[in-house]
Amino acid sequence: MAEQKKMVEEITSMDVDFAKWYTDVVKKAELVEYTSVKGCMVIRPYGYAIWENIQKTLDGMFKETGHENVCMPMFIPESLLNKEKDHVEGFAPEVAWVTHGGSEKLEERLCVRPTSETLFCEHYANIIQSYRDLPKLYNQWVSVVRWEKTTRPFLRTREFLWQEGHTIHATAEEAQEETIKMLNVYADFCENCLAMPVVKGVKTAKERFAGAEDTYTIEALMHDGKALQSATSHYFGDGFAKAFGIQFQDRDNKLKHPFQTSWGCTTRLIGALIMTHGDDNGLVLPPKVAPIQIVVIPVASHKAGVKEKATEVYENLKKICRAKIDLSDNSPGWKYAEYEMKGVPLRLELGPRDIENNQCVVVRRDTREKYFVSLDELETKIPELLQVVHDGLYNAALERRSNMTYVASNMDEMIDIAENKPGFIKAMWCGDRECEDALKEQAGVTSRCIPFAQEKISGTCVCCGKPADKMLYWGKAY
RNA sequence: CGGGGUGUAGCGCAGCUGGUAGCGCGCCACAUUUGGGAUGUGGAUGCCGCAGGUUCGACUCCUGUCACUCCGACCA
Repeated sequence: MAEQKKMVEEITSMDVDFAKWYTDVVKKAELVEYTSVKGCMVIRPYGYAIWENIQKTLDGMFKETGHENVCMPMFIPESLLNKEKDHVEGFAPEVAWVTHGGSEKLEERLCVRPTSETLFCEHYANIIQSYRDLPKLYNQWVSVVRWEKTTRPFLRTREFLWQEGHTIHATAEEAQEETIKMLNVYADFCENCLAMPVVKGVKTAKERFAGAEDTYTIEALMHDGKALQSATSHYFGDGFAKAFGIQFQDRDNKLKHPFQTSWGCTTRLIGALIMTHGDDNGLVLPPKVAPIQIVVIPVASHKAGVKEKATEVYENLKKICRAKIDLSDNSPGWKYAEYEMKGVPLRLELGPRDIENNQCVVVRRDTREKYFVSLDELETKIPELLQVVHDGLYNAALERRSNMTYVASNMDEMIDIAENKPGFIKAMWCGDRECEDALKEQAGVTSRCIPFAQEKISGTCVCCGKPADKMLYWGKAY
C-alpha cells in the first residue's frame, strides 16, 4: 500500500488528468526536457533513441519501395513559397521568417521551411525534361518549423523532426498509386512496429492539406478517446507542376505536366506511442522501437557472484536484442519502478536463489506477468517474449479502440455520444461542408477520415437527413 | 487573438496584519541496507520573474512590464 501511494505522487493517474499524465511521463521517462526556446523541446537521448529506431525501420521500408534520400535547404524565398496559392494560404499563418543576414536586411525575406513542397518543385523544374526523367522518388529526414500558438511535447512543437517523401510521376494513375502505397507503408509500420492499430482513409475537403487534391491519413485512437492523425499521404495532381512550370516531353512528343505526391510522419509518432500504450506506471514501449528491450536487474548484488552472473547473462542478451544492465546501487524496487516508467518491455531479475536454480525471472512491462526462464533458454525465450509483448500491446489497443468506437445515426445520438463517450464515432455523411461544420459546431467533433473499409450504417446523413453514401469516422482530435 | 491563473532552491510548494526566506522531493558525502520506489547522520543550493514606487525597512503593499500556463479559435 505504501508503495502504491508513492506511485500516485510520482505521476498523475491517466484517468484523473490525461494531459497531466502525459506531461509527467514525457519528462519523468526522460524523453524530453523543455528549453528556453518557446514551444520547442530538447529530445533527450532516450527519446531520440526511439526516433532513431522509427527512422531506421521506416527508412528501410522507403528504400525497399525505391525511394532515395535527399536534403533540401532550410530556407524558402518568399517568392517561391508564393507560387502556389492554396499552399501559401495554408501555411503563411504559421511560418517563421528570416529577415536579416548578419546585420544586413535581406532584399527578400526567407521563410524557415514549414514543409518542402516548393523547394522540391523548384528542383523538379530544373531537372525534369523528358518522360525518361520520371518518376523521381525522393525522401528527406529533416526538421521543419511551424509557429504554433499552443504546443505540447511531441504532439505539437514549433520545430519538429520528420520525414517528408516527395515524388513526381508521368501519369495521374501512377501518382495516385504511389499515394496509397505510402499510406499502406505507414499503416504497416504503425501496426507491425508500433503495435498501434490505425484507421486508413481519406480526408474530407475541409481537412485536406493545403494544395492537395486528396489527403489520405491514418488515424489512431489514444487512451483518452481522442484521435491522433499519425501520418498523411497527399496526392497533388498536377497543380504544383502547373504553378511551378514543371513540364516533360512524353513519348507522344507532347509537353505535359507531371503529377506529384508527398507523404510524411513526424516525431508525433512518439507521442502516439505514449498515449496508446502507456499506463499509470508510465511509458510502455513496443519492443520493436524500444531503445532498451530488456533490462537486467541483479538482486542482492552485494552477494558473491550475483553481479558476475548478471553481467554474463547481459553479455549474452546483448547479442540477440537491445539489452541493458543496471548495476547501480539503487534498490531493486527502485529499479523496477524506474524501468517501468521508461517503458522497457521486459525486465530480467537475477538473484542468488535464481542462480542456484540456473534460472531467472522475466517480467512483462505490459501485464507484469512473470515467467521463470532457464538461463540456458534465454536466446530463444527472450525474442519470443518480446513478440508476445508486441502482440499483447496490439491486441489491447485494438480491443480498446473497438470498445471506444460508437455509431450515431442522427444528430441527437451524435451529440450525446460526443459529450459522454470519448472515442471514434461512425456516422453517415452526405458530403456537404455545411453538415461537417454543423457537427463541429453542435457536437464538437471533426471528421477524422472517410475509411477505406466502408460500412453502411444507414442511408441518410447524420446531420441533415438527406441521402448519404459515405460512412465517416468522427471524433475529437489532437 | 479573447477569458482565467501562476511566477520564491533542480522539481513541487509554504511564507498571515511589511522586519532581509523555509518545507518536501531530488542532489552530494559516509555508514547500514538490497526479491517492489530503503534508513540514519552530515552537507550544498536563492538578485523571492523584471523595473519602478510607498516605507527607516518590501517576498509581502501599489504601478507597470515580461514570462509561463489552463480554457476557447488555428494546427502534424
